[in-house]
Amino acid sequence: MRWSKAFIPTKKEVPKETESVSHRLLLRAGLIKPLAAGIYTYLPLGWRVLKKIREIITKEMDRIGAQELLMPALTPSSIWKETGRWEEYGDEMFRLSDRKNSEMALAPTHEEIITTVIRDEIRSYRSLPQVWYQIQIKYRDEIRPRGAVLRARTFIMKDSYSFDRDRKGLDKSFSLHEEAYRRIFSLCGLTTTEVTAPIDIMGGSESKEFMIDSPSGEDRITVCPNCGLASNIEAISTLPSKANFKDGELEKIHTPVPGSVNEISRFLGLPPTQLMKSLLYMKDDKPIWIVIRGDYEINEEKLKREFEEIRIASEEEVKKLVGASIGYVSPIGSNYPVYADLSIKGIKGLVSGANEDDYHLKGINPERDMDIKDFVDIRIPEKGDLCPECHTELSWRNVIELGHIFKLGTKYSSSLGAFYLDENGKEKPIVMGSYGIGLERIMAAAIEQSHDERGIIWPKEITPYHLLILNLNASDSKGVALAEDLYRLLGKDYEVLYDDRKVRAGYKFNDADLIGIPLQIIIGSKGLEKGIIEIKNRKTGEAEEVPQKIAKEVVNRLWENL
RNA sequence: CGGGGCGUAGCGCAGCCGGGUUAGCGCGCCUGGUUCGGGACCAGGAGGUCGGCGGUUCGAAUCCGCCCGCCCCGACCA
Repeated sequence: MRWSKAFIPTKKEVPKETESVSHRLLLRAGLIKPLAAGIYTYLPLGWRVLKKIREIITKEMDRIGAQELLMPALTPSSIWKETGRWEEYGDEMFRLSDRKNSEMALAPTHEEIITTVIRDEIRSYRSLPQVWYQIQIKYRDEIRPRGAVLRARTFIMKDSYSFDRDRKGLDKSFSLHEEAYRRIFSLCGLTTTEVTAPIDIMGGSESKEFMIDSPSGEDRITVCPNCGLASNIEAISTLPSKANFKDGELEKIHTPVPGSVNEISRFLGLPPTQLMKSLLYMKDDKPIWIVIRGDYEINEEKLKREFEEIRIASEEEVKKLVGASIGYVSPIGSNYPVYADLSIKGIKGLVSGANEDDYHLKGINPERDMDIKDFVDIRIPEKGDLCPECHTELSWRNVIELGHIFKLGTKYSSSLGAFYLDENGKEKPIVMGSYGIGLERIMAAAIEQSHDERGIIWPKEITPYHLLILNLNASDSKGVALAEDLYRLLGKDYEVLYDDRKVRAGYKFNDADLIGIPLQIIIGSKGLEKGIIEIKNRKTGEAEEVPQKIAKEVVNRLWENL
């Protein structure tokens, strides 16, 4: 491709508030163009990258015996109502109606649709297993799109679905996908971390995410430096960091400051860890106590999972039921049931409210002083927490989720009636798995992982072009002749972008570094006289001076070694 | 949904507080010339419903109200 004819709208400036590296570089290098919040056009250069990623994925999916198909993005509401996700998905589903006023949705995912395909067509154990996949645009009305394509409202997803006779079959399909995903990300030039993941709206049992480190990532994972246990923080029950205080007698102390953990801890000169937060909740309209160590916060989701219908008591309720203000209360001397977070277990010498305004109790020994009904895990993990397996302090990383694989089980096959007949003529629900990869996220992650202050440095596997020929002086006829020759010669084996524009050298160098083609072939008048060209490695910045005649051999060698 | 920022030429921004000629600047674009190995320079030129609607006023980019859109943080969610 000649740059003079190509549409590559590079930019010197992008809005200053675009934060993430990939967001800025995707815009500056002319890979994407925003249409609306979270909706992007993929410009020619960006689309070339996505097509490369698509090819890699297709090849690896085919390798594990998956078959490609394509389902419609426009779907009737009836099918979502059968599984309950018409309601469950909420505002995140784009909804519309057709001319007859039938409700429709733009599919955010395709479990329902694919399950109807198999339920109508496959009735025998002899036809299983099956693995089907598609690469297609998904529609999700995200609460807050961000980081350009990192969380978009329309995005390209490879989604595959496995159909097996039993759990054992599912395990096989799942591990085939694990293998395929490992190969895909590695073939895209990326280093991923595999973590256990939460289950949430997809349903099912086991799930695993493929993550890549990035400060722009929205997800956080913990990795144990000792035993290697890796998990999304939403899917792990960590152990609280260690705390040990001197046991003592209960004693009332005057604390004439606001009753927040920070204020009390500063006033008493004690670490927040030594405080016990006492919170009054209403479960089924009856008060219960929840206590947690002062340096932790409650995870409302976990709380709901543990107690179902529960809400925090209002200020007035606390005053009425306990006789003191929020911040000065505790279960000690109160008869309501007490549930303690695991962070409270085994520690003594704590401080909490005295159930009297402006007073606290010190020397609290929870297991001595309170009638604890149960210990529960309801806190948000914090840095410093320990590995539940080997008790080592976990390390925390910010990551981008690139892929997610689920063992769904029979949730969708049962509710949609996808059954098969086994060897004994007995009807059984098909056991399913579902597996997804975000293509744009791979593109963005590659940029996040590989760039410098001058621009993108593409991994060779997904670079939009292999080689960039820079003819520095487009009006020097000797240089043009040489560039044209090389363009033809190298074009036989490589995808070549040829910068033939009549602009100054500096301009070309800057654009070249910005769009990040891994090898730059530089033709300038200086070298022409000596019969040499330069071949520069974008990543290392090293330039090799090469006699024109052996240019191709050197390119071959450098390309191999990239 | 809460908090913050923003919306003025294709892109990036100033002007707005204290309303008043023809709304500026940089980049980009067009024409001509000089330059030519890391985003050149000179001269000339094209390009604007100042996000929208309404109000105040002799007069609104500027003040007031409502709405729309974009970015960032959080909540939320995959």
